[in-house]
Amino acid sequence: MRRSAAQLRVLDAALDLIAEHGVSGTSLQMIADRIGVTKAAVYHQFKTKEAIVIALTERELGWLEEALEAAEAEPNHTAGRELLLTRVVELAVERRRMVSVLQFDPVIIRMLAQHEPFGVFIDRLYTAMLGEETGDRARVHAAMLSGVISVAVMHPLVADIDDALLRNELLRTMRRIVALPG
Amino acid sequence: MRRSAAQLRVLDAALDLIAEHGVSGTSLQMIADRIGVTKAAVYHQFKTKEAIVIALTERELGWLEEALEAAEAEPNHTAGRELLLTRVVELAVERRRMVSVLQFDPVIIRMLAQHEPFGVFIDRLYTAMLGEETGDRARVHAAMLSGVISVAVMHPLVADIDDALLRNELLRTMRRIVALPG
DNA sequence: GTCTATAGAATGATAGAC
DNA sequence: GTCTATCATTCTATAGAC
Repeated sequence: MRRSAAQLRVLDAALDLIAEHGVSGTSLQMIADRIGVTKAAVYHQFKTKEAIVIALTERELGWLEEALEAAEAEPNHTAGRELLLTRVVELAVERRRMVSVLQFDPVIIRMLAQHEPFGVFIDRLYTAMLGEETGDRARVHAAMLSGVISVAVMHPLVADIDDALLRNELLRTMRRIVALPG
Repeated sequence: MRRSAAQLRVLDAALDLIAEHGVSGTSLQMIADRIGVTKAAVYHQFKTKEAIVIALTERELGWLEEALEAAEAEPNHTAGRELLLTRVVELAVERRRMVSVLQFDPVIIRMLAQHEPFGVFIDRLYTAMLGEETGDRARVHAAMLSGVISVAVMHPLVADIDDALLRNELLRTMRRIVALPG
C-alpha cells in the first residue's frame, strides 16, 4: 500500500500514542494534536479510527512478512527456521514499542482474529517458527516463544538494557525453548 | 480490605469486562449493565473508575503476596524459589484472564509504576524469583520469565489447552531459563 | 443500596469553505 | 490538505429522592 506523506505522519503519531495508551486510550484528537492539525485533517486521510489501526498493523506485519518469505525460500529447513527466529528477534528489539501493541491490545487482538488475511499470516508465521514440532506441546511452545520475545522487549525491567545483550539473551533462551542447537 | 457484597459484584464484573476490552475500553456503563444496576449505583460503591482499577489490582496481587511470603519464610533459598515459581505458575494458569490485564494494560502499567506500594511489591517479587542472579542479565531473565508465564497462559494458541499440560511445559521452560534443576 | 435526572466534557464522525 | 463549525453519542461524575 502506497501512502502519502500526510498519511505517514498520521500513522507515526498514532503508533507513538497507541504504544503509550493503547488503542482505546488513544483518541483522534490526541493524534491530531500530536501532528499539529485538526481532527478533520486526520479524517481526510483515514475514514475511521479503525482504518488507522488496520493500516498500522499492516505496516508492522510487513516487516515480518519479508523475514518469513526469506525463511521459506531457504532450502535447508533448520537453517530457514534459524534465520526466521533471528530476524524476528532483531525486529522485535528494533521496534520494541510496537510489539506490545500488536500482541496485547484487546482491540488489535480482536482485529487480528476477525480480519481474514491477518489470521492466515499469523498461522503461517507460527508454523514456520516451530518447524517439525506439532500438536498441543508445539502450540504451548509457540505461545511461549511469542511471550519471551514480546515481553523481553517491552518490560520495564529491560527498558534501559543494551540492544545487543537483549538480542543475545533472547536468542539463547528461544533456542532452548524450541530445541535448536546454539 | 473488607469489601461488601455489592462492591464484590462490581469488581467481578469489572474484571470480566477489562479482561475483554482493557481498562480504557471498559466504561462504567458497561459495568453497571453487566450487574443490572445504574451507573449511579456503581459510583456509590467506588468514587471513581480509577478506584475500581486499584481495588482490582490489589485483589489480584494479594494472591501473589501469599505465595511470596511462603517462599520468603522457607529457610532453604533454592527450595523457597522453587516454591515461588511453582505457585506463580499455578496462579497464572488458574487466573488466566487477569494475567494479561495486570501485565499489559497501559493504564495498569502506569498505575503499578506510580502507585508506591505496588512498585515495592513488584520489586520484592522479582528479587525472590531470581535468587542469587543479579545485574543486567538477571533483569533480562526476570522479564523473560514474566513473559513466558503471562503469554503462555493467555495466548489464543493455548486457549483450549489442558491446565496440567500447560503447567508442566511452563515449569520446565522456566527452570531452563533461571537454571533451576528439574 | 439503588434510582432518576443532569451537568459538563470528550468522543467519533461529517459538511462545506479555503 | 487543512480549516471552522457542528452533530449525535458517550463518557465520568454528582445531586437528591426513595
